[in-house]
Amino acid sequence: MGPVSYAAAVEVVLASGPDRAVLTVLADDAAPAEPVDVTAEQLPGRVADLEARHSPRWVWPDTARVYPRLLAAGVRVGRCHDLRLGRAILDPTHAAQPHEAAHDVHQPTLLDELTAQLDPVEAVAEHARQRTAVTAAPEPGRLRLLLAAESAGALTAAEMSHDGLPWDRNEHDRILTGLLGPRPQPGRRPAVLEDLARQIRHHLAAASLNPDSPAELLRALNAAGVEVRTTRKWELAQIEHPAVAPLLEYKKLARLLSANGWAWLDEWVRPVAGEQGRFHPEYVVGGVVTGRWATSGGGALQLPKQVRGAVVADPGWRLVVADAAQLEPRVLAAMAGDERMAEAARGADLYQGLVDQGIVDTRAHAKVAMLGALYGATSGEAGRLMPRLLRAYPRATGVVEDAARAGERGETVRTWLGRTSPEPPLSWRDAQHRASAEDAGADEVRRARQLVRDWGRFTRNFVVQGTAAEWALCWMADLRGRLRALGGSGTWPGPAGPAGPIGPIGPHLVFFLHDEVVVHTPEELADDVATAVQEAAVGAGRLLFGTFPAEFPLDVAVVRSYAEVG
DNA sequence: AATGCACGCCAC
DNA sequence: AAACGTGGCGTGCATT
Repeated sequence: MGPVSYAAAVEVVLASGPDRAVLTVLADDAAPAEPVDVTAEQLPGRVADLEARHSPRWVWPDTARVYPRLLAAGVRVGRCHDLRLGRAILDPTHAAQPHEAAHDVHQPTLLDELTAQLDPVEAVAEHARQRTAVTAAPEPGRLRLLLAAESAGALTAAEMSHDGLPWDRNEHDRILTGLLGPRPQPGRRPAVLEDLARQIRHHLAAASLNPDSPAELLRALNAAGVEVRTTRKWELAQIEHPAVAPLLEYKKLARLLSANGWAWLDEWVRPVAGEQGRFHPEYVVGGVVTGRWATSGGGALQLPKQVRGAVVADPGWRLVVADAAQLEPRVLAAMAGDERMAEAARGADLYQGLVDQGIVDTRAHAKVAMLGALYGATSGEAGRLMPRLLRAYPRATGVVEDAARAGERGETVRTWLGRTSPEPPLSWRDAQHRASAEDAGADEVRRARQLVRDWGRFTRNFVVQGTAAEWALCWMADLRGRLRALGGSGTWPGPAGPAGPIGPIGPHLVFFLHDEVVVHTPEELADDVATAVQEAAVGAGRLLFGTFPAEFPLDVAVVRSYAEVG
């Protein structure tokens, strides 16, 4: 078989045959070309060749299964359409779960993993079905953008997982040792924790107390006359007792040790060279109902501020850290077309803007009120302040109030680009049904009302959190393109290379968390990267909201260590 | 010994 | 100060 050559190729469907990968080239205004079989060994080279000559959109069943293999072979692509993610958005109730094929009875072969076991004819047909579904949708343009952004996210996620977050293992050890004392033998408490435990036992007169056991701790506290119902830190913090201070300190440090201690470092940070390592979380694109990413492995969704000092750029490199300021309220103003709230958001600090418009008296109140509106607060300070927003910004708050009412009725809601919220579970409908029966008990009625309010808060937040996730996807996709233009698509020699860190030779994304990105870049390009991050944010705002005057300011920092931020 | 759940805390 | 959305995950403890 000679090299594939199609002047007008725009899309290549990658699927699996009986013992081969199958490439089907779809050219503009032409029937699908004859499928081309390639072996697993040939595939990366063939993909690289087509990518270099045609920059096609790769259409494949599951980026999370296909792309890591290509990345391992040193091959990167510009764009793709992920059929699994596309199906999940277009048909949420019938979407396949990720990695479904992994549960097949037979052992997956390398080719299975490369192509996720979707027959080429079926893959082409599914692709056509998805295109048709988009065209028939009420807002095809928005949906097309969402699918493109989701797939770009899938590429970015795989690349970030592959490249890893730069991690200084010695610095992490210094942080731990400074707070906990030297690394103890396995199964032993570090010295500082042991000392705190001794103090706690002394003050509670409980000689054998294990402070790690909530049940024992609660009993010991009550026996010592401390009237708490739980051992949560906020409840303990209100108590005046000599045991409280060491106990709170113990909880903080015990958490650090168990979540991001030496065991975590051993398990999750892969050594690269010298002190340098890489943390390789797995991002799960679309893993959250709202469209946010989830992660699995190493707790990447919750890297505590305490250990961020261990995130350190390689020598001669920098981290460009950027986060979108008050993203969700800004997204709400834009999707609602609320000019007055957008005006309050004109400056760098939206919350101060609310104060300046006379809605609330302090920035802290503005934040509490706004988050209360987004989350559906009903009590406390947030519940008291939120009505002011209803009066001041009826359009913006109307969007979340309407979403809440729809959820309370058991209806689905949609994000700006068209991601649909899930249906309430059957148990929810059952509860409503039972509560409306004539012989319904008071408990049943109360419980059903509770469930109604809960689901309303979910759909309320869904529209904003989901649209913010869409903005972030577009931001990242735009940024990825700009970084590639700055030289981020080449890689070091690879695993077989003689020395030096393995990874992209130019600026590349290394971390993403809802409204924040980190780029690892050669020092001399850091300013260009900072500019690219800003331009990408402007681009994302335009993509989603066109000419509506919404601003999405960023906090951007060029640093050696993640701890220098915030 | 393996599994599932509740708790509690971290992140945005 | 606590209740007000989305998650991951380690630990203790009960169940199987």
